[in-house]
Amino acid sequence: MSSITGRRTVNGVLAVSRRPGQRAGLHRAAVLAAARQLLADGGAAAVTIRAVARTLQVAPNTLYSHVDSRTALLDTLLDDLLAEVTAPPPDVEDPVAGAHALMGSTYDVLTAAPDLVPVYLNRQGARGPNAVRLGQVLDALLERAGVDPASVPEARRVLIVHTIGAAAFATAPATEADATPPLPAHQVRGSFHHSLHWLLTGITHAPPR
Amino acid sequence: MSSITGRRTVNGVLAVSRRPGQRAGLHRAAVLAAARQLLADGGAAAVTIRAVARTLQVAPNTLYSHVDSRTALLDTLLDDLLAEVTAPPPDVEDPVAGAHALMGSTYDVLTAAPDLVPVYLNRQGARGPNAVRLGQVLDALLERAGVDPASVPEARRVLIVHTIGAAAFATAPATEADATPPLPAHQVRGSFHHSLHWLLTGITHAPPR
DNA sequence: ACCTGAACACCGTTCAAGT
DNA sequence: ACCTGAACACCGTTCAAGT
Repeated sequence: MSSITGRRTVNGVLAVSRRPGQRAGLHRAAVLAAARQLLADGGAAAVTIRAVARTLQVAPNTLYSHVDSRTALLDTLLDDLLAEVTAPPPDVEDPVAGAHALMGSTYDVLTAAPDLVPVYLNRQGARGPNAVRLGQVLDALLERAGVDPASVPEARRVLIVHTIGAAAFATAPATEADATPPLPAHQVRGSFHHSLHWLLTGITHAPPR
Repeated sequence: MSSITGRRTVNGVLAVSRRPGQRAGLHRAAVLAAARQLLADGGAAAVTIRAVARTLQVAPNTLYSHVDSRTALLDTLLDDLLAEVTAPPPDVEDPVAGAHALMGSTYDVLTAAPDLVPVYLNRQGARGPNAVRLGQVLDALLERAGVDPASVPEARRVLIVHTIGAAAFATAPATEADATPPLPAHQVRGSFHHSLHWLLTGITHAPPR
């Protein structure tokens, strides 16, 4: 109860039983793990500095020894997610199919945490190493598919916008009508793949001048 | 200074010089106008209940006499924006061109307040009368364009996802690389129109079974 | 370097009470 | 019906100080 690592309850609030100078033995990895748990349990809104600190039995401001800001923490969480995207091997036979698979995997991964995506959209394109890596893979595939190198950034952008937009929408009901019932998730995923095909067809067959 | 409608400064904080029971003569329209101003000046994050109240020289909780919640207020703001979308006449000659114009106008309108879009994406598809109206117009155009009625909801969804996603991305720099410089706004808008064309081509020429 | 206490400047929302 | 005062339960972040 009053051991160095124990808890103390003051006014019904969980308090820290450490005095200034005593270490909690926290690492950045532990902070990220706690944040990921909160994300899984309560969505992006639940990932607050104070909630993470509460989970770790630590004063809120200690987190700033391991993380720059709440925004940076959410950035890290998102880029961590992107690490799970499976990219095709660079020498895959069909580069168009490869690009399709890459965006499909991205959709599936982002869909696992759909409310992280709007948070990501909210900021101005700060991105982590995994996002950069995936972008480079996509660029290479598009070039191999015959897209004019000058048009690659635009094509990349179109595909990413669509994939992220679709993922952000994935959990929303129907898109606007009261009349039509919400589509089931597998059908939403299906229409994403349709539209992805249409975009890739347009990009490779009717490239922008 | 101490008139009924005047201001009083207490500890450097603007206070209200009205006592409980005295009316401020507030209407819902005035609340919305103040909120719109804050949105224009400081983005969606600046539209807080307390900031709107401050603008109107009113206690924060009086806003709840005119608005259900902050979320509902933001919903209203977004749907108001959509009122400015120009829809083609229902009997427009070319329904595909009509649908293209409709989504193009939506993109332009949403782009004027891009940081409202993520807020909108964050919630689960609550939508106002203007969104419903535009959805119905789009449905009619798609059906006239020869899309199988059973596929209309999916087609509508694809177009809306892409348009909203593109608008949300419109102010972000380049999409992930450090290498490529950010595209200028007119070019971003151009690639949106390209991709819109590709999607409409796919929807009308290669409809999903 | 890591951590706490205290503080600053905020939030949305509810509830009772006043006219 | 409209509005205030007070309160509740939060936020992110900074700063000084302790080891």
